[in-house]
Order: sequence, then C-alpha cells, then structure tokens
Amino acid sequence: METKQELQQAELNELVLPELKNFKTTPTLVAEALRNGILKGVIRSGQTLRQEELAATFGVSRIPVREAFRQLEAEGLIKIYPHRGAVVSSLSAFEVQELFEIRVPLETTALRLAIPNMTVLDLQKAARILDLADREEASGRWGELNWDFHASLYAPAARPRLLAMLVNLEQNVDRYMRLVLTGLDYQQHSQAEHRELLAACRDKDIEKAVALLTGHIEAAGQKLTAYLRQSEEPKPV
Amino acid sequence: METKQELQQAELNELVLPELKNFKTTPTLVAEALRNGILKGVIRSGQTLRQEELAATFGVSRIPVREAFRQLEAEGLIKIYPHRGAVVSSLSAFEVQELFEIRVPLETTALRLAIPNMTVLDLQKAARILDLADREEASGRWGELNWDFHASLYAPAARPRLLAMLVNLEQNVDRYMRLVLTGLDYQQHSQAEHRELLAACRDKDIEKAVALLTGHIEAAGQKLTAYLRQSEEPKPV
DNA sequence: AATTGTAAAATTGGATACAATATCCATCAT
DNA sequence: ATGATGGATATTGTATCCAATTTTACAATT
Repeated sequence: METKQELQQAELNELVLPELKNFKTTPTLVAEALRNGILKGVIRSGQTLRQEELAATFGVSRIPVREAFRQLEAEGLIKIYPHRGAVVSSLSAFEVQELFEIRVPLETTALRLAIPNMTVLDLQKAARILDLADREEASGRWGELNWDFHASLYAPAARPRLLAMLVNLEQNVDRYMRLVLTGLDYQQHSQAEHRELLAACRDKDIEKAVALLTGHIEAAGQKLTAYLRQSEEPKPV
Repeated sequence: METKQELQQAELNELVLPELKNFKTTPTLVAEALRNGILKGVIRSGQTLRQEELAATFGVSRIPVREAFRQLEAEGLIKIYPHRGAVVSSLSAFEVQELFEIRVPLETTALRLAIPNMTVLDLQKAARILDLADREEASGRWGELNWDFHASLYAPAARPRLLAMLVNLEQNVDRYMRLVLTGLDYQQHSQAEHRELLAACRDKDIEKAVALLTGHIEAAGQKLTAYLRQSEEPKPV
C-alpha cells in the first residue's frame, strides 16, 4: 500500500518538476527573443545591445534584460564589456575552426550512442526531414532543416546534456554558416552526404557512419573557415 | 627627481589596484563566490539559495545576486525554479555518467592537439604537479592538483574554448568526485596512471596517450557512478 | 482526527527612480 | 594637428515599491 503511494509520488514529482521549469519568466523570454534575433541575423555580429533600448522595445525594465544578457553570455552568443555594453560576439576564422574541432568528437560520440537505439520510426523521421530539405533549397529554412536532420540522428542517444551542448555549438556557428549555405552546389553535395550517412545508420554500420559524419562536419568547417579567412584578409590600411 | 617619480608610480599603483578589482563587476564577484562555495562543498547539493540572505551576506542588493544566479544556471551548477528559488543542482548517477561520456572524447581531443605542441617546459611543469600531488595525498588539495595535471596536459593545445568546456565539465562532477577521491588507494592508482600518461606524452605517442587517458577517465567515471548508484539505492522513507 | 478551505506571511519577480561610475566625444588651448 | 579637459551619454548598482506566487498557519467542515 504505502510503497505504491510512494511510487506514485515519485512519478508525479518527476512529471511536475520539468513542468515547473516551463513556467517561463521574463528574463527567459527576453533571452529567447534576443537569441532568435541573433540566430536569424536580425541582430548582426558586433552590434552593441543597449539595455534601455531593448527594455523599451520589449516593454520591460532593464533588470530582466540584464539577466538575459548573463545567460546569453554564458552561451557564448554575446560578450559583456563592463561599463561599455554587450556586443554580439563575432568569431574569427580560428575560433570557428575550434568550434568545428569540438563538434567532430562530440557529434560522433552522440551518433555512436544513438545508432544502436535507432528505431525504424527514427530513421523514417530523418528521411522525411531530408525530403523536406530538398524542397526548401531556395529558402532560408534549409539551414534549419540541415540541423534538424543532424539532431534527429542524435536524439535516439538519449543524452540530454550532450545534445544541449551540440545545440549550443551549432547556434554559435549557425550565423556564419548561413553565408556558405547560400551556395546551391553545397546544399546538393551536403544532401547527398546526408543520404549516405542515413544509409549507414540504417545498416547499423557505426564505423562507416562515424567516418561519414566526421568528413561531413570537417568539410563544412573547412568551407566556412576558408570563407572567413578570405573575408578577414583585407586588412585595414 | 626619479625617486619622486617612483613614489608617484607607487602611489598610482595603489590607486590602480582597486581599479583592477573593479574590472570585475559585482555580479561576477558574487557568481565567483557562490561557485567557490559550491565547489568546495560549503554550499551543499540540493540546498536552496535565498536571494535576500545572500545579498545580505555579500553586502550587495538582490539584483547582482540574481544575475549571478543566471550565470551559474547556464554553467549547470544551480537550477532556478521560478518563484521558488534557486537550488544547487544535484546530479543523478546517470547524469554523472553522461558527463564522463562527454569528457572522454573532449579530453582526448584536447590531448591529441596538445601533444605535438608540448615543450620540455610543459612536460616538466606537468611532472612537477605530479610530485606535488604525491605530497598532498592527505589534504583536500589532491583533487585540485589532479585537475591541474590534466589541465597542464591540455594547455599546449591552445584551444581556449575547448579548455573552458573541459573546466566546466570538471567543475560539475568535482563535488561528487571528492567523495571517491578520499580513498588513498585510488589516489595512488591514479597517480601511477598519470605517470604512464605523462611518459606517453614525452614519447609523443599520441595513440598510447589517448588510450591511457580514455581508460583513466572511464575508470574514474565507473568508480563514481558505482558509488552514486549505491548511495541512491536507499530510498527516502 | 483527518481533510479541506482560507487567510496571512514569506519569497521571488519586476518596475521605477536615483546615485555613482566609467566611457565617449566634442571642444578648447597649445 | 595634437593632447587635455569637461560635459554628455551609457552602464552599473542600490533602494523602494508593488504584484505574483508559494508556503505556512490556522480555522472550518466532515
């Protein structure tokens, strides 16, 4: 009797706790708005974020804005310079390269853990995303679907913390990646690699899948860093 | 003349010192204090952090405390429950295992990148830390030196972002690791593994070093999760 | 006696106002 | 033109107030 009640209590608690987290407070909402703005390119790299201005546009006071700043800084999206303001962090070619160097071992780890857990449904979902991406080549949504595909492969790993880190890393390079993604040839090449990768997952061939994923991420990194390096070349005076 | 100037310099330096301290803003200082408190075990897992109480003890207002909360939450050290307060996050055995699963690929990546860059000085420094750790077996400082050794191996990689991620991961498991580190047999075993690892680095044998490091981290993870699992067994009345 | 309902206290969330400090920028003298 | 100076601007931090929510305590009902 009592044990049953205790079990129910434990179950309910686990259901309620994440629910409480979902109560979004103003700082969280502001942080989400700013994050979206940064990721969608509405707020550009290097732009300074003025507390009062943002507070006015969001219709809130400065306090939630400042708390949002702290959160975004911890995520690496902005950088707070004391008494000078917060600026959207801009990454150098070297820093982008470092992020890709981190992504390779982390994403392959996620994939390794995921493949044994992949169900037919998981594979179907990933395939559906790829088909969707084919039809969205022109629009800006392709980049989003690109990540959705990757995320759908890692989800079966059931490692929330690892996935959160990957999402964060992706967000940090996403703004820059858009510059490269515009090329249609890259999209088609990437889609082909995705299909190869998905096939390897379907065959449960972990080593092949990992090798493909490694090459895929490294290629994207090379493309992006090359682009950034040439953009950085023209030195002022 | 010169003495006068030197005196002025000294005076100016004394004026500048508090200025340098001001480089860190109050929320950052509060965050550091809380982080230290959590890492050193002064603030225990599950404990709720009351804004007003902390503001009073630090002699500041609630606002910097709240900003510090946001920062620490992003680091994973605390969790903010809206309207209910912030609590020091406690990790389950599964969550600790996930963190170790992440550490392995990341730390080995750092090591791979570091070994080619290691100078004789780097190796000497690492060896010195090991010798120091031998003499600090009893004290609580051993855990600190344990990480210092690892960090000294990764530093030559010159990947600031990667190192920051590793520091954060280490901080998250550190509190729990202390429970295991108390065993003297573990310390001696760990030290032996460290010396093997250092030797491999000295030989620039990347694959051997990576294999040793992988085993070393996985063993620590196994030890800790096993401990936590048995601690979690006894269910609270 | 146990459960339910309600009111009050405590705590957090947020806004406004104000003081202090640092930075930026235009002006001025050399 | 160059560098210093002072004010404008922006950020930081604090205090005070009120709203919202949670928790606690107490009363009421069954």
